[in-house]
Amino acid sequence: MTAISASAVPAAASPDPDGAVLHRPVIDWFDAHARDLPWRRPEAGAWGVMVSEFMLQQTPVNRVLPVYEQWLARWPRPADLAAEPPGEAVRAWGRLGYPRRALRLHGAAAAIRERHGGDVPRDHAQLLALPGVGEYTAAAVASFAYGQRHPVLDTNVRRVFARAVGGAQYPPNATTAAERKLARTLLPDDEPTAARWAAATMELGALVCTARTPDCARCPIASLCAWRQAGSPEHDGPPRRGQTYAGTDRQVRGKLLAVLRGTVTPVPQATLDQVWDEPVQRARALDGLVSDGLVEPLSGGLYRLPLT
DNA sequence: TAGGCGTGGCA
DNA sequence: TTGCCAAGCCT
Repeated sequence: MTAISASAVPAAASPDPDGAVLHRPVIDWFDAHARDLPWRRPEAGAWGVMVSEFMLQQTPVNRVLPVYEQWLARWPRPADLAAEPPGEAVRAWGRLGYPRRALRLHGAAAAIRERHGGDVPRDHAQLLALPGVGEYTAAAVASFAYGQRHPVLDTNVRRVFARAVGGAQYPPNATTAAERKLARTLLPDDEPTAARWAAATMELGALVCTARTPDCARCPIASLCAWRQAGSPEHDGPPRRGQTYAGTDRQVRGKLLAVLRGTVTPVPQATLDQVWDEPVQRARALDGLVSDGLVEPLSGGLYRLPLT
């Protein structure tokens, strides 16, 4: 079996320059093994897809599921969310993490109401212009909700391509132009197949071609995988970027916001002071939350989630 | 572009 | 136990 080459060989020299040999096995595998997730059901609609994409940014599926259901039940349309204060979005976000996403989702809902008549736009550029929507999310909504043909490059897809095509255990830390070019090259020509391919490659990365212990025995393209053919070499070079957390401002921000999420009553400074004993860092974290719009300072040293 | 930004499960 | 990791975005 021949590996799919990512190198810049002339098309005539490559047996499968567009990777078409990968499409059928990956999509067939997806048809047989895809998870039944609520945002994949037809009734989810574009808004359901968009909400799920915001929540799934850096947060695992299992933690998203209950919050997603509550969110859609409470705010079934963008205008429903836009009608409430941003602080309610932050409160409903719960412990999903990165609460700025809640603020941005609220802002996206407001923009959808104002600029798009309350309907999630279909156009990639219009999606990209919404707060909190980057290259990945715009492509994902356009592809999953509207069946369009866009390269969808998330961490799962990048890992699948790095292994199957690039022969490496992991993709680069930051997405490269070469990865974008490869994703465009591998994208099936017709819209419905391209949309299927996007979902299928993501699912393959999430369920089989996982970061730590890939289950190659269940992989539909194991025989084509460049990384396997190279003997599954371990990652070498600089260490992959890790994230520290304990003792950082992020941890303090999380504790402060948890207090404010727990009550609709404005909270005195003295109460917030109890979550962290180092005053300089504590003040810096609270200032950061205020400047991010996640916390609203009131007169008299009181704080609450933002009403505006 | 490198770093900041939450949270919790798992090996 | 302690890193590593999870459907990124923004500055």
